[in-house]
Amino acid sequence: MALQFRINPGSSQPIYRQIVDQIRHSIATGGVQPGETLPSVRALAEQLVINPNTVARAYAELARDGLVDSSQGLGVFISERRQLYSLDERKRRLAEAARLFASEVAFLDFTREQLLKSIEQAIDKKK
Amino acid sequence: MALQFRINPGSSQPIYRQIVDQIRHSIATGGVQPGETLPSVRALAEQLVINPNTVARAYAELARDGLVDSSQGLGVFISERRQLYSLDERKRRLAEAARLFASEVAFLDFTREQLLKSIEQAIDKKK
Amino acid sequence: MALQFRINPGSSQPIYRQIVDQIRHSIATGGVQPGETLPSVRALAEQLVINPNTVARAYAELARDGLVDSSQGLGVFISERRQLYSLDERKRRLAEAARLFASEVAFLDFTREQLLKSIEQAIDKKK
Amino acid sequence: MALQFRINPGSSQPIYRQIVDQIRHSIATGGVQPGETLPSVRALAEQLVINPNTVARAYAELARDGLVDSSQGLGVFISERRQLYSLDERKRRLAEAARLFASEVAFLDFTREQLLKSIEQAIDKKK
DNA sequence: GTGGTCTAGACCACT
DNA sequence: GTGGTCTAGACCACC
Repeated sequence: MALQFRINPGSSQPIYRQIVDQIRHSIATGGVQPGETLPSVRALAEQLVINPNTVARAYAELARDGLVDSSQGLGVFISERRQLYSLDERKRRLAEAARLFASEVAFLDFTREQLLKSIEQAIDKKK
Repeated sequence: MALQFRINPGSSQPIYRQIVDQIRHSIATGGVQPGETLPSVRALAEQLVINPNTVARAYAELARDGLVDSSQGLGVFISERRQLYSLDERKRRLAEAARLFASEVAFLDFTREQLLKSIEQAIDKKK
Repeated sequence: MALQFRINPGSSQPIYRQIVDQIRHSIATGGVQPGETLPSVRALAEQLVINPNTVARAYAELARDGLVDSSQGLGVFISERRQLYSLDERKRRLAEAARLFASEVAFLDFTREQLLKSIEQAIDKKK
Repeated sequence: MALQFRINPGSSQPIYRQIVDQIRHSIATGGVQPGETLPSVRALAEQLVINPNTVARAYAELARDGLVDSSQGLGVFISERRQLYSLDERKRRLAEAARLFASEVAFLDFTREQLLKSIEQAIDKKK
């Protein structure tokens, strides 16, 4: 099951961000392969019952990052894989995200094990 | 290393949040102790070359979370530790922070083990 | 009587607090229900002839207490009831509110019974 | 024991306000009688280990409200009792204070009995 | 259109 | 001097 979208309108994360994340994740995990086409803007908008502009916005962000290519009349497809960030940059981003997490939860009085378990659950939910 | 601020105005994270984050970090690591005073609103604003209102906003945020107490004419102080939130609310916040982390790193192509290790390191730095 | 605002600019209570207070009151009395939207920041600011920032501040306060949820582009909504604070914190807040009341009325020369009766009436109005 | 001051520097209420309240209360309950003198500004400041300006400020407020009179070289003394507010005004203030209390605690999930008990305790503490 | 952030600058309350 | 509030007006992100 290549691309299944799950949108949570109540989330603090904007809808277009959720779409971007899910597509990025599918690309990263090989769920979709270079050359495959994405659903059309209008089709996906109808499927998710959201505004087409929101889908277009998500696709534009992916195109900006070089993850998809779009050509008039043909649709949007996954571009050849290229790693956008250097390993150092990726490590830096990971460390920053981890630091932010630790800082957010530092005052919630949970044990190290509880924190790690919550991370595992969050990772698994995205799979 | 008591309180060293580094602000990135171009970041997607608002400036006042960056300040909140760094002070929380200092409290968590014991860099500042209950009873100590923070730099005055105006002094920190001048130091960081930002508007005093932005600093005031950060301090207000910390006060609302019970991390600092402020009194007019005297300044802002690190307050005694106390748990403000219900267990449900703390669980909610933990899950939200974990979700955010997972979404931030989803496309960085790290393994589950690498992600967990980065979290462990970030937690340990606080201890 | 869904949401009627009355602002007293000369009051010792800041305007944003007056707004917070009146919305809390409406929520407590059931005047507004979860899911309902509040007036937009700009609309309410115009209606009350105050600065939009002041309204935004009031809404931010309510959001931090979990009473409303806001999402960009959509507006601000009354959220589902949930208990944010720990029992200790709630006790602390109750004691503080009672202390404030006692200090406000201490010099009004009412008997203990009269004071208690006024509280009873105020509580019952919320029910 | 006519006038015993108890100051809480950590309170959100300013020190000068605490002094004003305690003197007002003593006047209201007959703890001090018209004609009695208050401690001098400097004496009270020394006793409470606070800034003389703070005491002066409190006395100024009481004088403004007509509760004390001060004359150069003689000191500050309790003025002849006169009710500053009409009964209606006092009732209005009481109702307003009660309404504020009810609004503050509406979301803390306490029973009517718990609320009333907290008020009783707060009143008793002031006695 | 919506809310969120930031600046500049003012005024007030408090010590 | 300290923090707290408010205004005016700008720019951004999102739908």
